[in-house]
Amino acid sequence: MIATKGAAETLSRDAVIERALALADAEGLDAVTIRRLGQEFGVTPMALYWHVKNKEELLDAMGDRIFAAVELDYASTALWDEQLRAVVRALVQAMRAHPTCVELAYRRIFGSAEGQRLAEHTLGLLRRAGFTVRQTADIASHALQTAVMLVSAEPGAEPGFNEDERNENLAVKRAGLMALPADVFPYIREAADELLHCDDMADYYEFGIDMFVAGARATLADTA
Amino acid sequence: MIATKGAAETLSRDAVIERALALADAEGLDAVTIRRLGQEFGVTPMALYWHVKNKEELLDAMGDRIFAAVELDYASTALWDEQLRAVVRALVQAMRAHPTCVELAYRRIFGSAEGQRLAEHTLGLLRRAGFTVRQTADIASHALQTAVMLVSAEPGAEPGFNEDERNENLAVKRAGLMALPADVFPYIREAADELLHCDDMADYYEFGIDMFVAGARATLADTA
DNA sequence: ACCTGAACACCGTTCAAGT
DNA sequence: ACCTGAACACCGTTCAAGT
Repeated sequence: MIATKGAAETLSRDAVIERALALADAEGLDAVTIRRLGQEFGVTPMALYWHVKNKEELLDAMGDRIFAAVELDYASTALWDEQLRAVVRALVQAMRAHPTCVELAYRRIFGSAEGQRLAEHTLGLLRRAGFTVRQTADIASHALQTAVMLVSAEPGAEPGFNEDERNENLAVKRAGLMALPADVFPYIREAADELLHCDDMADYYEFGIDMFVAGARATLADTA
Repeated sequence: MIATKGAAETLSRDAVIERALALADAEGLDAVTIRRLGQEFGVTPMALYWHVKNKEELLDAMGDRIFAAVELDYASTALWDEQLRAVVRALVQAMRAHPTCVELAYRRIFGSAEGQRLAEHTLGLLRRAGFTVRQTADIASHALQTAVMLVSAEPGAEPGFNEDERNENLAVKRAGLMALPADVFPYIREAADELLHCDDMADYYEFGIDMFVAGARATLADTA
């Protein structure tokens, strides 16, 4: 049972979605079950079906919430590559709030209102930059996928563990890599720490986003 | 029940893993359950536990299989960017054989023998190209993630559906996009076909890989 | 060495019934 | 309008028992 903040919440569609997100954050997406959510609200599992059609619809709604939190200056007049960078930054920022749920968001771009708005904006800025329709579709998809992959690959932060357990987990992985023979795997051993850990998350994300935008810029240069 | 090719296979660790991959290809990863695999072999679910420790170990073994199929010229003397391209190409090729299982492979790089070999190779070529250890770790991770995202985002090819159902599915999605108001969503409507479908898969993958490598190249140029 | 039967603690979901 | 009870068809896994 997740820490109940304040009084026992009353059941409602919004409350269910919010609790589901909190549960995913705390214990992983697998912990989000209809029966468990019933427990959280002190109610029969079947009670949830009044507020939510079924589990799939609940997961979709969770994905929509993530897009709804995207904050982007749609009126920006910056150059196209700066605008593309801003799109990925905004996606990453929204997804980091619920890292275990990125895959849910991924499939809801065209299904959610905010996702549609974001997609339209991104496709537009790419088309006006001079990309073909085909390139535009691919790059826009890659932008979303890049955000998904950066967040879901974020080293550490596995749910369902406290900090001690996470450190223990990391130490085990590190030991596993360092146990490899030094003559055959010098590079893995050299990079072990950097592969498993990252002490500046801001740098991690900026580096990933920079590389993506640089790739897009190079593609445009090659085409023109 | 998946089409039983030839006689009823005898139970063995290898047979279980292979059947699990075939099942995932045909009906998705969710269809892979211990009980279902028991059915496939005409055997009690518990019989599988003799050949496989538990479900997690089975999933890990499936991931290892994917890496084991990676074909790469480890002795290549090409320039670093061409070698990096070859790494992603090889990963994509191996993963396309079992597209629903890419996430299983993803977490097995450092756990499987072939994954370790591939990681060492990739880290080495990046280090010798002049990247820092931090950059090397990030770019190598991105290489794997790029392959994962290209394959898992491959338009169409959702399992558990025959071709008619997939076309129907596509038509529904297309109709959904074309139903958006033309004045607010001109770019989504323009790109609808390209967003949902791709008639040249080779181009799709080459474009994605090119963009990734171009990003890495630009990063090195900026650093130097 | 390899497989089975029974059992346990879980899932999502339906449907009639209660208030 | 909103919730419950009972039931169904699923999961993964353990453990003693069979051959």
